[in-house]
Amino acid sequence: MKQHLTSINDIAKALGVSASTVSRALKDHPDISQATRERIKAFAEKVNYRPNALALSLKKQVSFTIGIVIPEIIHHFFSSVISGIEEIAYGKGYRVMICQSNEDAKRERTNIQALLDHRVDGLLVCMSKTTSGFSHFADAFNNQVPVVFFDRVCKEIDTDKVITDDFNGARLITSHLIETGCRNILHLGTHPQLDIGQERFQGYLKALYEHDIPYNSQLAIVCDTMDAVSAQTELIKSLLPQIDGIFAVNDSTAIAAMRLAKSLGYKIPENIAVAGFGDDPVAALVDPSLTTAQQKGYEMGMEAMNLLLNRISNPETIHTPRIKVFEPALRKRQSTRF
Amino acid sequence: MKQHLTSINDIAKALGVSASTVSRALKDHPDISQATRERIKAFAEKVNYRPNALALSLKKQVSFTIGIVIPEIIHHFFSSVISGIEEIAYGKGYRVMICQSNEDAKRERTNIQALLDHRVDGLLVCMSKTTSGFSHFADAFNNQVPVVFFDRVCKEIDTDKVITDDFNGARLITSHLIETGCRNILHLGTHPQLDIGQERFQGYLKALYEHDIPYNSQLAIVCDTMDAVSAQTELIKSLLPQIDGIFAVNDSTAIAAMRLAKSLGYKIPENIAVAGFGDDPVAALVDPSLTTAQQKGYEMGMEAMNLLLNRISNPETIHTPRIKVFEPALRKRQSTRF
DNA sequence: GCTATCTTCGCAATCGATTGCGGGAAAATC
DNA sequence: GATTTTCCCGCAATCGATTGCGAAGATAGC
Repeated sequence: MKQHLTSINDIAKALGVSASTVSRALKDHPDISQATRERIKAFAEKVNYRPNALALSLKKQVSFTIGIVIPEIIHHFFSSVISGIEEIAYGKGYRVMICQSNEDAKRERTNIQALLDHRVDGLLVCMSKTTSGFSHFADAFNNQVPVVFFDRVCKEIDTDKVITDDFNGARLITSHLIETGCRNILHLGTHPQLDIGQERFQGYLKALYEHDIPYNSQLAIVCDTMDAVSAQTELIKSLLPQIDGIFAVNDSTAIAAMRLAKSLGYKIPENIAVAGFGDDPVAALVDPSLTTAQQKGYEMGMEAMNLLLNRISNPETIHTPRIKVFEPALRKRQSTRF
Repeated sequence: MKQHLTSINDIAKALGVSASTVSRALKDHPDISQATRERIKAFAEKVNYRPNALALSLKKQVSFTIGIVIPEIIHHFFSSVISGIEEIAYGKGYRVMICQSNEDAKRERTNIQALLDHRVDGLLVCMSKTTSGFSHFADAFNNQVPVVFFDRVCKEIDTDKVITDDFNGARLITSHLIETGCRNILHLGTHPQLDIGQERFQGYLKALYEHDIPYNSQLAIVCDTMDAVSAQTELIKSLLPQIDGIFAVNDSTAIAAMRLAKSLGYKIPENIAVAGFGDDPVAALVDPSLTTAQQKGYEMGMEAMNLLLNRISNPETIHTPRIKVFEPALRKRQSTRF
């Protein structure tokens, strides 16, 4: 920004009028005569004048920028949420600033602070796995900067949220496994403190209960990434002989587990049926293709942005928090039986 | 941004001093007595004062924001580039504004314009497939806003570029196919106007030439997405009997082609060896896993950001354009023979 | 006691754009 | 010809922060 893009003052000086006249002429204010108006407009066109968005934001106290905080952009789900957000934002003339927390609570805080420093008009947040406090969200909220959470939400803040019905999704998946013949289903889940993981685990339990299958706590282990599967290969190996199904908390974990089982000679889904969660594009491409629950990232992004826009446009209104729940659809594929 | 976060003037009024005193006190200017300095600092701390980044940018003519324009964030390669960019940017106190062109030249133009309006300090761009002119890049460049291209670069603009050695990557892949026994290699490529696709096609040709294999133009077709494979199923089917290898311009096309061949009873890699380009995470997960050329998105992002920072920090210097070429590494997997 | 020096702080301009208010000149009215 | 109205446009403040310059008040020096 070393440059000096032509400002309204430059035009004023060049044409021997005042800056206010230029400003008014450019927006067809009736106070300006047609002659000068056309003269100014022509000149502005010629020098390719563009208003300084920074100055406008400062003056108008509205930045038309919204901040997004996500764990990692690299994950398909998050990048599709961003696409959904951007699609709506773009149409309404908003820009987005995206920050990654990398699942680090401290970085999440500094990101939020930086976005507030930039005077974003609102925030869209998916919490990191390690976030415990929530004062940074409260800060924003108290400063009249609307916040909408998506996917991993903050219970303590009373605002709009866009989530997947993790409980029912997991119940759906697990029921499907059971109804296609599984009785001993291994659950690869997250650490208990992660709400989403808890919900999915509860859905798993619920499905077992509904089908009169006793819960075997040895069949629920913490293992929610490909690396975790590698790290716990021996444990999983030792469990494989006694199971006939696997429900993993996400697709990549499911795929890793499936590969492991396959490599040991188990037939998928004949010996062991496998299901994931999320419907990552990989799920359709692996062999056998993976049964999973479809999470609608793009739509969730659009919905979150719409909720945020609603709050931004009606700052005076007292908003009763809306919780938008997206029901995941079962995507039956070849990794489970029929 | 309806709120009024406490400004330097609020502090000044509350403490009965001038705004300039507050400003100086907060940055330990020697002109301010220790007493008032501490009083101001304590108060600022109490009300959680944070300088308005917008006002600072306007005053200092430096926004510490850089603009990124990419085709689609959803693609793994692009999101890893963004992660690389962000990693460097974050460390240097820069924020990023990300815009997607969705492969639309017009949207790319408006995105660039919007970023310039926001007075970004620099631009990192990967062109859309449909971009033909380049005046929008020239605009930025002429206004002293540094631009660095990555992956899909603009030849006409004389600036730094970060690219993959597509030619050699394709040659490497094709040679590998040939050296493991393939003689009739189908090439699934892009439209000829896309430089990257051209480079890869030329690499393919070069490898054939180096191994004394005549080029059969019937074996080079335009087909660079999964959908394109579906659309051209019949054509590809008709070619399969006469080929023993496939080199696709990207991994997802390779995977789609591989699935098609598999479904028709061809054994991979025994009957037909398959290779892609890019090393998308899926490549390692499909069955058989896909041989491909690794494109280092994260590193390319870091490099692009570093080049841009160099230009931003030395605006007066006359920079001789640097072209940073990343050599893709061959990732041998199960879809090709040994 | 008077001048010189230093400490400490405020005024005002600036970045770019907006906007209420007021004022000068031309046109209209009596 | 004097007054009122209308038309055009500029002044100045504002948004938040910075900074050169100048100016009080305190202290020091003689």
